[in-house]
Amino acid sequence: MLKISKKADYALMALQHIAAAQFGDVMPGRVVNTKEIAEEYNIPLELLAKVLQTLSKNALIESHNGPKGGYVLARRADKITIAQILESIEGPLGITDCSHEKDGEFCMQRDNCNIRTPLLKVQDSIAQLLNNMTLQDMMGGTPLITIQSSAAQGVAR
Amino acid sequence: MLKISKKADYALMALQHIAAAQFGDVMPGRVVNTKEIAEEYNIPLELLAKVLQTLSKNALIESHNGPKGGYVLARRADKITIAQILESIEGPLGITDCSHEKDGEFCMQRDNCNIRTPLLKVQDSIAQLLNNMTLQDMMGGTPLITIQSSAAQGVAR
DNA sequence: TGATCTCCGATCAATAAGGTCGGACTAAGG
DNA sequence: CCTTAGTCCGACCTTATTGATCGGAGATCA
Repeated sequence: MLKISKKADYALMALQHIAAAQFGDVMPGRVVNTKEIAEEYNIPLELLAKVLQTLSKNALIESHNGPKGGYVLARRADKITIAQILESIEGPLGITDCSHEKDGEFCMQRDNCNIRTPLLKVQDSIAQLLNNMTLQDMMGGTPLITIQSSAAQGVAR
Repeated sequence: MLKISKKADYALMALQHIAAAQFGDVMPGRVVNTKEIAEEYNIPLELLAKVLQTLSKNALIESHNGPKGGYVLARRADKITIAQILESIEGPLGITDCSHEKDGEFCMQRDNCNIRTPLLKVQDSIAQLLNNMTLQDMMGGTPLITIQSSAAQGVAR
């Protein structure tokens, strides 16, 4: 449970790879194409392409068309958060269905719902965690930020 | 994304309700049946029954059969964590597919996977959060368990 | 201009979630 | 002791979401 989709997985791998190629030591500024990434990580080519399209549409990467084309990060790796990546692929993150209710739509349990408030607290904690972690943090070596266990402020004792 | 299933939602609502009935002020020790919960929160009766069966099988609640039967918490509300509830319904929680790989099975990307380690860190953080939050913490508003009043604290133990 | 590569839309298949049915068991009440 | 009402329990079906695929159009460089 609480699994993130395969597409999101692929997005993270691809972005990590693009970032490594772009800012790495060997060939900085390199442009990588879909095929290279798909072969490197055994990802279905067409599916990965679709994922990269979405990332491009959401301005996380830039696409260069034609031969010698490929993808490049749209901005620095430490300016791209994990939350932004996941939301680009899977839409706004929400623990429950009632997390982002528009006016007029609400779940059947809304009236007497007894768990809405505490669950929103949990959701905020997770969102905070993902917003504070960037693509840069996923590049090996750099220590990761850790969430404090008292994350459920107001709910937990 | 990162949504928990409706069944897990129902489980949380039901447990909160059972706990409230059991330790509440009005009728402490009350046994509640499936029908009561289903009507209170507009949950499909048969589906809720299935959820409660699972919880019972995982020793979070106890079932009493026959007329005047129903469900009771298997232990105190502050001894039941949110993680335990969710895992009972949806199995072991894991952000990615490779979170709980047994020997012999592994994802195609395993060899060159560049995001496995950081994702496991994220998963640990979420798991820690859910393990530190109990059913008791979800009883919002009026405190339902008033075992340790401020007066008793000074005298006894 | 030709060849190559990427982008884009529509489409199909697999999996998991959501929901439903009938039977088995238990305990109360006559 | 036997009936009967009420409850739990397991297997089944339906629908929605995700994962994966195909074919073509547009753009760039040699």
